[in-house]
Amino acid sequence: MPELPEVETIKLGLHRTILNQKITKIDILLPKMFSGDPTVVTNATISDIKRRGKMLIIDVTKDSYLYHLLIHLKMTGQLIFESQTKPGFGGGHPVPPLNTPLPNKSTKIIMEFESEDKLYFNDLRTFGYIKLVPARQLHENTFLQQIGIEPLTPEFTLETFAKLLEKRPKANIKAFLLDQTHIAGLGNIYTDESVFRAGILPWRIVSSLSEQEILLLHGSIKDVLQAGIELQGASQTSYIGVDGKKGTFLAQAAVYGRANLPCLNCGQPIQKTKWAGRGTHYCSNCQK
DNA sequence: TGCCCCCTGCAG
DNA sequence: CTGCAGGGGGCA
Repeated sequence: MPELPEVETIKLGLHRTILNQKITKIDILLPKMFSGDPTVVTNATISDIKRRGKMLIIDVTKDSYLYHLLIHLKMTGQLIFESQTKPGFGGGHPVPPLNTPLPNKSTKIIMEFESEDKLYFNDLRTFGYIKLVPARQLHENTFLQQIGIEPLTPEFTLETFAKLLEKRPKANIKAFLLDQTHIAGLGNIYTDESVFRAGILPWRIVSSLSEQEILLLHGSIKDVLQAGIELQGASQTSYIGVDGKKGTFLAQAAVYGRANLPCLNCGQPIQKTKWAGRGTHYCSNCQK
């Protein structure tokens, strides 16, 4: 699923399309994917769109009360905007790269706006969700409670990163980076890319990292995520933006999805194995 | 900290 | 047909 750069791209897309729009209707086609009182959403207005790690937070205001729509896309969630009037957003026509009009088989929740624009929440594997919570109950959300630092903020300094690592000296670096309670937003793709760029093998034990390696890794995490955002995300299988377009980060990826292909740095074949429960790509020559 | 699980579809 | 896929919750 979408990792930080994909969710950030969607957030920016939603800013351009649904901010300040009034919701007139919500259709929940798969009840398990929505929790909370859906009647609250009707006639509410989108007042802000934010991101925390891989979680999207859409503020909706109704009768001067504030609520949050917590949206997690998990592995295959998509948010696709469709407009009859705004150019470049479908309008009853198939949105590339989809080859069927919306709604399609994966569509699970549909939001309609006063403008007659629509937002489709598609999710093939149905792991994603929308949770509606009143503002005063936001702090009760355990996922948001436990989530770690935002890696693209000024607070994510080298010193902060080093201190986080000190708290889990025995973990391997891949599992550490995937753990959302330490750093928010890294997933399988950007983790593999980050450790590659830093020249570190994914199963290295945290306490074995040198100061120089920590410095390199800190920089590569930020660089990789920033590149992901600039290229509008990584479209391995199902990720698309609000405009229906794929991201192009994977064309630039050094290891992810490149098993058996020559390393861009040294030419040796990229290896793929399983680590921390996930497919893990690396170069046994460039990473130590 | 490491598995199994939630699902569906597609590559090998 | 089996295994695998951008996640993460729940369970030893």
